[in-house]
Amino acid sequence: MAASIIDVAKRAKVSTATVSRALRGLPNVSEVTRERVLRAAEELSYAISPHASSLASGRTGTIGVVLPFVNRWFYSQVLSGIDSVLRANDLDLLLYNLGDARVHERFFARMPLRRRVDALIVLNLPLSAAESDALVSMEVPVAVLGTRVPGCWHVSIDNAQGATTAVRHLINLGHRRIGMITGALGDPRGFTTPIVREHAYRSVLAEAGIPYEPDLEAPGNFGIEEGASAMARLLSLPDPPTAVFAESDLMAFGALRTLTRMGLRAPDDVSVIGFDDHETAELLNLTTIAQPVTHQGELLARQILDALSGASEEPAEVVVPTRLVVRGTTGAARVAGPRTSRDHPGLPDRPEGAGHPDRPGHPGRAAEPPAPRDGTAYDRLPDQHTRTTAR
Amino acid sequence: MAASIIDVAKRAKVSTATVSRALRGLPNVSEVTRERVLRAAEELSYAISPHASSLASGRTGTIGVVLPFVNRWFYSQVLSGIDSVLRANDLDLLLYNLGDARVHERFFARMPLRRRVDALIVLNLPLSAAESDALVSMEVPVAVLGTRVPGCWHVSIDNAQGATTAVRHLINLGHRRIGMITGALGDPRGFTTPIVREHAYRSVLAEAGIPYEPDLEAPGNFGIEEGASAMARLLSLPDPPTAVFAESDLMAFGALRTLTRMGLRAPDDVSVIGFDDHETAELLNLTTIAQPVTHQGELLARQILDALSGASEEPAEVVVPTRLVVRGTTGAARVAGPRTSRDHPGLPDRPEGAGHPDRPGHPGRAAEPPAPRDGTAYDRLPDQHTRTTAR
DNA sequence: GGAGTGAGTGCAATCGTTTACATGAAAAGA
DNA sequence: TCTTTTCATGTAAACGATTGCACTCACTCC
Repeated sequence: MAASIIDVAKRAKVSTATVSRALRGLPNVSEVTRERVLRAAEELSYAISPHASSLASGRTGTIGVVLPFVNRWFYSQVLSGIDSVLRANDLDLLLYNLGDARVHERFFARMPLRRRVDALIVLNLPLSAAESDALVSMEVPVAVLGTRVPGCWHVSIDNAQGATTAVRHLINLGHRRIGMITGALGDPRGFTTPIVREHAYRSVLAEAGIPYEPDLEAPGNFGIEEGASAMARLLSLPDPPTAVFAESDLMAFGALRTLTRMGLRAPDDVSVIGFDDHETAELLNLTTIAQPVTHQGELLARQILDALSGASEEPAEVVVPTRLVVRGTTGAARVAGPRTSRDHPGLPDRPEGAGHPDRPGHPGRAAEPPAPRDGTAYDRLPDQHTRTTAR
Repeated sequence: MAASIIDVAKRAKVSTATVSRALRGLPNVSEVTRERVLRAAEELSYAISPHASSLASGRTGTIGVVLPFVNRWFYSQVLSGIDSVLRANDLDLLLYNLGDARVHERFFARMPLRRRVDALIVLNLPLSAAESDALVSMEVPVAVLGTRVPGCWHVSIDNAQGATTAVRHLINLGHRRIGMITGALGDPRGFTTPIVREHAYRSVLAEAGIPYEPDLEAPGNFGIEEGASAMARLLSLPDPPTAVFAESDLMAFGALRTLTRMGLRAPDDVSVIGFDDHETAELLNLTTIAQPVTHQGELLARQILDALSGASEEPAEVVVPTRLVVRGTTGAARVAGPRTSRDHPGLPDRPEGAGHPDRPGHPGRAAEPPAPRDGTAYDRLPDQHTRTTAR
């Protein structure tokens, strides 16, 4: 049916070995022969059989990407970063979306990517020791986002620092009762990110001399709905928090929705800070901890490129910084009770009912008004902002 | 290194042919032999070489998915639907993210998926005739979302109907000056969806006896920022629209942001309706045209399954319905000028400054309050809601 | 008892490349 | 002129499965 390398060889009157060399641009082929082969291949509209090639060479030209949820903003963003780098280097991307726990188990039980990919990129998966072993036993380079796995390349943000910054921000605004909407803490698979962030939350409280109250932590599982319920739960406490740290923007969105539905406002009644700098965070004017999402994907792919080219022997680790983006949902704490004046000195009192603080007083202006007060949201961090540790 | 089928054959004291048959569950292998082979494979922790298998059998067990932007909500959602079905059928998913026009061209010039996949799923790509031909010339089943391509399987929503419903909704609320924020109309690649929707917009206006004004159309390119700018442009017209149809929720979000920043409100000053029912649409209380996104992905994957199994000869076409979801950003039109009372009879006047219409009057209530008035947002349509056309 | 049936198995060709090694010719060095 | 290098090319053995065909039994049926 389709032309094979033999047909090309015949047409160019050379051996298949020469065709193979010519087509792959290997050095020892004379210019005139190469031309002839190229033309023959063109005329037959020849396309190489990737499988035969892989079988013979042992290389697949394919990178496996394993992640828990393609349809979540964060992962699709990272995926996009990975893709751009792989695509530029002519590598294919085989996607493994783990979804629920059953698929996860099946994946590690059968290792369907074995012999199928040249390298693996694993995003934010909770890995048991056995599972980590299974990964390295594939004997291909593995780059992991979020979790640290011995023998694997590694990219992550400094979760402890990010969470610390978030909680300190609230404390500096005068808040003392600070709630936290946590991620999948209870997940039997044990994602590590929520654990680290929760730990940072406690540490900062302790450091500030604020007693820890378990009731001020509500589980949110990273979704809007769960974030909304978590906020409802926090607000139903006898002594509700005046500020809340949600460890994802989506949960913060849910929290804001609950506030709105209860007739409360951020930051007048409750301050809310998120994590991620989701694409709609600016829209909702949410104060948050930004992380360079796409960039992390690019870094992972570059690590794999390095590993594949043998450029660097030992797996490296890269930690990218987070950044506090102050928008309109966090504000100074008030002394007590809702709707009274604030006690925090040095901050001007905002008139009641002024609505969103970023709404300028020029209704009807034609051009789009300037952006609200806002930390710069970066798309991509320059490389000197990343810290590389050889190990 | 890794065990091959020969090792297994030796250990089980059978031929490689029998191993192959036993492992794949083919019928004519005796139970006792099968057991022996399975045990041998287990003991050697044998894993089949997918490339050798593909080379010999001609099947790859891999489906290619080609889409323009993985990192956009819509596509990642569809992708997730595709993945769930493929995964359940043990098919791998090879992802091709086209991104910019350069990658797009390269893809069609080199057809890197040729011989690499058993079937192709193409999402919402603008295809020239030559490109459609290139797809079918791969001689594998192709399922296309959005665009209709001769000889290919097809899933889409009824864009004309969706857009018609949206514009009629605004007209029925009494609006006469209705703007539209369009998608990538100017894109040289020529996405068809925006064209169809824009056409529907004009038709409905004509039908209602409203003259068409080119200035009331502003290009938005499907992004939040562009949506925001488009809204700014519309509001800078001498006679701005009282209602706006944005053909994606993201653009509607941008539009809402511009309104807020200009001190205006939806629906009091301008009604806004979106398209998609994005995950944050409910959060922002956006009236929109909902489409079953994940479900479309599942349908595409099922079509491919049918095609592969030979269950149905001719490619089928499925059109899934859209649905108007009324939330809080559309309301009755007023006679003239902002901030005056409304002339639309039968609708109660809403007190000035009441804010979001879904905020109940029970601040401080402990449990989460009920959802706002809202058309049911479906996750998945039952099959009888879909219409199949054999061709 | 011979022919026919059918299940279980093995043989060996095949899929389409890559690549170690061999070959031969031309260029370089002595 | 006779080696020695270098360069371009060909030969053929992998790579690791699948599968059409032939074969061997053990049955069943006349």
